[in-house]
Amino acid sequence: MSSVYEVLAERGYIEQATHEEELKALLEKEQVTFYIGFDPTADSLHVGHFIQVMVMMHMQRHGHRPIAILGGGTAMVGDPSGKTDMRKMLTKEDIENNATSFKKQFARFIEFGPEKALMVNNVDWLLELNYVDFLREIGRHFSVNRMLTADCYKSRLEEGLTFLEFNYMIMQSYDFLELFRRYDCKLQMGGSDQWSNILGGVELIRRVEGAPAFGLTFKLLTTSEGKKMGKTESGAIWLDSTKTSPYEFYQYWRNVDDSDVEKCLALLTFLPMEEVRNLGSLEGSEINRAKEVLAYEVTKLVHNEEEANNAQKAAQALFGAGQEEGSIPTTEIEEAKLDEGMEILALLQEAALIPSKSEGRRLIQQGGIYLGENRVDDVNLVVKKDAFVDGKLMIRKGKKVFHLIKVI
RNA sequence: GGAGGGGUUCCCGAGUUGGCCAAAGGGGGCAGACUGUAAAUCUGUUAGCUGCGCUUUCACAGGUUCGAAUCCUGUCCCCUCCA
Repeated sequence: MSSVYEVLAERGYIEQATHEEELKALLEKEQVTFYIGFDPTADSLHVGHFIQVMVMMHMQRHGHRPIAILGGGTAMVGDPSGKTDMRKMLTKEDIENNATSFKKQFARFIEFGPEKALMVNNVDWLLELNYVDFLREIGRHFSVNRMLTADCYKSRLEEGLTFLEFNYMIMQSYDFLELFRRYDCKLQMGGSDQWSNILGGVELIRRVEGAPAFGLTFKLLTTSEGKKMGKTESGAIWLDSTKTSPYEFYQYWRNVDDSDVEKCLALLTFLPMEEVRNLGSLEGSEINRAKEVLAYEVTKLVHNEEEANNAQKAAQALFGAGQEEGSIPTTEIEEAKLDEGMEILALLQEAALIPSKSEGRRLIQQGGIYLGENRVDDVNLVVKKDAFVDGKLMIRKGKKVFHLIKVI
């Protein structure tokens, strides 16, 4: 089996590594315990986290031991890296709830167990730190001069950076040291925006313990234009199916830019690279096939095979010629509501297709709403029961957003 | 603590001789055309509502005025320089 490092490099995860040759050798020679930190700042992981989870899975498959750190302690401070604004402070309760959700999600991807993988929360050691002791033991190893030159603080030095956030790097560095001491964790990985924070830990361990420690960052998931992926107008793409339905999730990947397909296949699926390259090299409309594979595979990984099938069927039915089936987003309406007829705007709102009636008017005026195959041209249209076939009505918004209304 | 600058609609950023400002311009989003459920391009649109009109917006709370994002007072926050 080829080494993980090569696999990760070939698939395009790796951005930067400390002591590259040494690290490569280490990964081939022994089981390495490594960690990636996740700050529980939301109640679900999103696609950006998923890349990191993929890396953990690759590492685990190659026999290494991942530690997923829930940043319950660090989330109390907030990472300023690359942010222009200060994060709003989360309450302790929120952070705990979020951490619980994260835990459940991790368990779907990584096999935990003393020798397999660990999940720990850094509140366990961060909260009980004594300020003065901490400064004397750890703080003395950090040069403010150096910290200020770190890239991640750049924008914040113009906008304003509080001492609270400035400490984030030190806390994260300390995490690494703590994990090194407790679990012999020698490697920290993270998104490329974490480079400075990771370096801090690597240097701290080398200085305090006189032992080798390593850092490795991977590319952030960005589009070919450098924009962050995994975001839509309605927010992030979540891994939680109640926040982003498997159908929506599938559609997101089905619609990536041509130029991003190969990258996504490499980073977000376990398909052999040969196949990834083949799919990625398809030209013209052929590349739609690659997008289908991408969407299917990622949905299967994140949700499950059944959801992936349902989403795929739904998409093929809606965009192709098939029979309606699979998991099309659906809203149920009580029959009684339709006796009098329902205003189209109210109906759209009920289905959450529009955030406001003004938006709905605009859409209709611009010809963006269809009932079945018919474009709606009257803002005041009243939808009655006769618009439904077998108790169902397909509403389409624009070209790609389908929503089924069912009468109950 | 002192001096100066600033907080504008999703974001950036105009606007401060008071009315013509729901607020220029750009970005982003949405829709239309063209397509391959792509990109690029072009067009329209982008506070809410019981839409020909009304209501709430320009950090917050008051005030002056027929009328304020624009003037005054106080409060909060940010930046720069000084201590």
